[in-house]
Amino acid sequence: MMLLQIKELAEKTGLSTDSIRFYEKKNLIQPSLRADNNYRYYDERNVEKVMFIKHCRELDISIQEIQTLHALLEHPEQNCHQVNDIIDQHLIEVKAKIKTLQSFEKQLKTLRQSCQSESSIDDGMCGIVWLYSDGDCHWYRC
Amino acid sequence: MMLLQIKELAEKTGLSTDSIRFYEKKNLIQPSLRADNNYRYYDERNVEKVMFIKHCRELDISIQEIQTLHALLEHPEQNCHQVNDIIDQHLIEVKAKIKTLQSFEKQLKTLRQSCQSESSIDDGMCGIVWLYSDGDCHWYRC
DNA sequence: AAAAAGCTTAGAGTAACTCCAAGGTCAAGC
DNA sequence: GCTTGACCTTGGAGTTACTCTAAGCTTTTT
Repeated sequence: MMLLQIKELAEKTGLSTDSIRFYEKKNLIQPSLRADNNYRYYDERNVEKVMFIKHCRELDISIQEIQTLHALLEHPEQNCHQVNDIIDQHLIEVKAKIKTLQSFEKQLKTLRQSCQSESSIDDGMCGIVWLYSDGDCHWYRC
Repeated sequence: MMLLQIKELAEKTGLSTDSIRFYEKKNLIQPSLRADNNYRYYDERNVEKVMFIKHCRELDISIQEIQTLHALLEHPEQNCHQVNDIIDQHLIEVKAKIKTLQSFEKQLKTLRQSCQSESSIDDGMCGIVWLYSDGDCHWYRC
């Protein structure tokens, strides 16, 4: 079985070596071997585990949640309830974030429209002042 | 003119006193008066400035960007170009974030569906394993 | 006068890394 | 055999935008 050094694992998974060491510090992964030279060596299962972590992080699942997931996965006799709870909770958060961002987008677009390049900040046409309060046009006096 | 103490300003703007002091440390606001007792006192313009910062932050505009905006607003003779650049850049980022989150949402929903409460983690029905690779079903062996 | 509420500062803690320094190890080339 | 360069190790500091705590003033209320 081929063992990988940390840089190879990093290249294979698309993470940085720093991230991998960081995840180790957080007890998410352990290299399958620590050689006499103190180098970390990783096997196929390590690759999968790192990919698992990477996917979770890409889904914005926190390290703590991943720790919980790992703990759950170590008790496979349990049903998926708790796993679902984590995912459900996460879905709620993601949905809320999307809503907030869509609102941001709308506001920024309004702001952008009212701030035309042709106008200057002090001629009363610059929309940046709009930020002062929600809706009311409150001009920023420079 | 009524001057506010920091807690009153915090209540009026919906921020914490810590945040206000933090923004001061970042040179975004200065109280209009520092009394002999070393207390901070704020006037109406301070309230507006804090609301400005708050709105920017709600739009996820970073403190550094706000500093830039402030610098621009102090040179009102310039046109809105640079202000627009900041907003445009921000719009791009927000749009990208929305896309990412929508993808998260979709993936989490898939995950959620495949992980039914009735199944248990080790019966091969739990979708958490799905996280291992994009698309391929790679089961997590506990 | 004493207690409660508010103010001050500096410094530590948070998440999830990233970057750096100082030093050890290893493979290749001369 | 030795040097060079690429890799590895650790610990610790830096990042963002705060939040929290401690220790000690000041002011207000009882």
